[in-house]
Amino acid sequence: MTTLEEVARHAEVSPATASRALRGRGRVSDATRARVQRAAEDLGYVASAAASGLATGRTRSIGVLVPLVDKWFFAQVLDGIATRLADLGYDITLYNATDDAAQRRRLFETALRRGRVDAVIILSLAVSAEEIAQLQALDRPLIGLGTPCPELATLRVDDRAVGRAATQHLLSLGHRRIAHIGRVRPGDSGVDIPTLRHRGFIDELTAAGVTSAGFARADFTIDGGHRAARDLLRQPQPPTAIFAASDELAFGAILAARALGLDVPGDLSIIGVDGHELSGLFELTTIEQFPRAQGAAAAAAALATLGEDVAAPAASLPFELVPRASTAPPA
Amino acid sequence: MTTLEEVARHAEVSPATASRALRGRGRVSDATRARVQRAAEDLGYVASAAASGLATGRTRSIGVLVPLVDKWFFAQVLDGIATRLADLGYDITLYNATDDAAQRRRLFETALRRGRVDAVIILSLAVSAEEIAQLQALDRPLIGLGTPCPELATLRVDDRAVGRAATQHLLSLGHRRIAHIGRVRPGDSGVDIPTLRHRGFIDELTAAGVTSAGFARADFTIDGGHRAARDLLRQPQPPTAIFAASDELAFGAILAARALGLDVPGDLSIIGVDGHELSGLFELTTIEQFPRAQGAAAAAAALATLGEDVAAPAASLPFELVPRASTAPPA
DNA sequence: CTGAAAGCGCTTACAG
DNA sequence: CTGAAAGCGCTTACAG
Repeated sequence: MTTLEEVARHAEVSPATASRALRGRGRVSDATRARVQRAAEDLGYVASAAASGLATGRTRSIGVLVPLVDKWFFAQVLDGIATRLADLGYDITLYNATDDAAQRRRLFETALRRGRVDAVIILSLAVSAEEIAQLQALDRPLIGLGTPCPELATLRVDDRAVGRAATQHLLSLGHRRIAHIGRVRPGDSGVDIPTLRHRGFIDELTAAGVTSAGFARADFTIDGGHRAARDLLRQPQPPTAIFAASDELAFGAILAARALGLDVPGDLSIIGVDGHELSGLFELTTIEQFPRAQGAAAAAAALATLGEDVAAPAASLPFELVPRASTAPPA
Repeated sequence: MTTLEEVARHAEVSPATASRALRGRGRVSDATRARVQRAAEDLGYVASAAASGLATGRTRSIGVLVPLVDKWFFAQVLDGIATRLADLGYDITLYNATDDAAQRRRLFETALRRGRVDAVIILSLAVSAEEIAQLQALDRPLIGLGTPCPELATLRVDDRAVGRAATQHLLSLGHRRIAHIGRVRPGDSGVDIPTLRHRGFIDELTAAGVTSAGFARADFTIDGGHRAARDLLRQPQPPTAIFAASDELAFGAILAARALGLDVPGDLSIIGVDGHELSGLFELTTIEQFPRAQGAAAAAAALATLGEDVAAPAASLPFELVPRASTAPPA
């Protein structure tokens, strides 16, 4: 790898001047700047990350803490982050937060503390109080994306409004027996996403003077949705519509309905949340939340905090109802 | 952040000795080693990546070059890589290879050359000749995973054998009118995955003395599979079985069959390749290829090349036929 | 076994 | 506008 010193020699200046010319800081005459740039290009010079990191204290890398299980969603988000960062010449260091306690401890106690990143983006991850403290001890900007952590500056969708919008959609189609599949965290202060979606559901039913046709708790997987829907549909007075708190739950609900011989949407309307890549395939009405844009927003927030010339995004992220064939008026 | 100097002061030794004690290199008395380790722990010391990188020339980070579009597959692979690397205290730097020409050039000409990584894993990516040259110029170990590049040491599944196994499965059920959905790269030297799967298909039909019931070229998406299957099924003598070169193609084929009023597997058997996370949901018979294990293998290969005490994996990766309800004897 | 010193490749006040 | 020098925080021959 070429060093700055070689570039300087070729351009017949000191390394100091070469550095200034390349970074565009401090006064350098146009002529020398051009000479240095030419030399750098000819030699294919790129400054060593370690050396300039050590000298400046800046790494030009952003850490992204992800639970790699959330496949489709996080791939989208990551793509959005990567694209936004690449524009400004930042790299991504990926930290995989698993459930394995030992691996996780090493992550928070060691990996993150090597000083490899200028800021950390935390993706939709439940982080313990101790882990939050460890993150804060890094003394670097932290950006949450959909994390249920009041301590973190978090970009989020208004999930209570999402719950309202989904429920409103079913009500406006004429449904009066509406059930919900999701999760509730008791005593939550208004940061847990499933809880907020459930509250929106209740809000809207209450406003419409309609009683809930049931709530089934489920793991946020297709299988979880399947089980929950089956339970709801086997009740004496089954719902005519289900609001599932995620698309995967909704996929499971669709399959459960089919397995019971029910037609969707003839016998049962189903709405999900996410805009999962397969929602089109399932003809699922859903609430799209633009994960790629979310990633770009998180990246922009991180960059803005680092003083880069980037507009900080709004803290509230957009969503949009996408009507498809899985919802219709009740029979 | 605590520095080595502070640790040394606390342990009442020189920074040199502190470094040796912590890294376990060179002679250090047990007593001092213990004192230093104690001090490091008390102070929460972790060596600065930039400083030790600059001093040793090693970053303890592995670059992973991914096409972030391949969602489910690459998430699995990445998880496998991350887990294997975390064991040895290596980090991941993620490089997103998009189709955007400018972004891509910046990636190969600048980002990768900052010297941030000790080795690069290239995931199932078609890389141009010039890009290969740029990778090689990095003078770092390169590990391909399923890349169609003869120039790269690449871990791969024997995809011709995969094609044979899939076809054999259909033949052994009694099918004689078997079609293939996939892609063929003319003149390929035996590295392009779809081409190899197609060759395996031909191999096995030839061995059985059976004529192909058709080949449909398709983009490797659900929609591509849908179109291709529709074309095949509208022929005067439609196939009774389809071997799709990927699970997503197979999902599309299943949907196309259903849309034409055909029963799977009653009227049409379908087999895919991948072990996609949704293959169970579709009851799809497929050839599982264990992407998480592939990631772990790629990581191990990289670490072994870097001299870490890790067994280098076999160059040929395993696969396994998973029979499900989408294949059955012809009616 | 331990320490002083040099060096990794940059950057940036400080002089001039 | 330009250069010499110091420093970023480690590591590692080299002496002792």
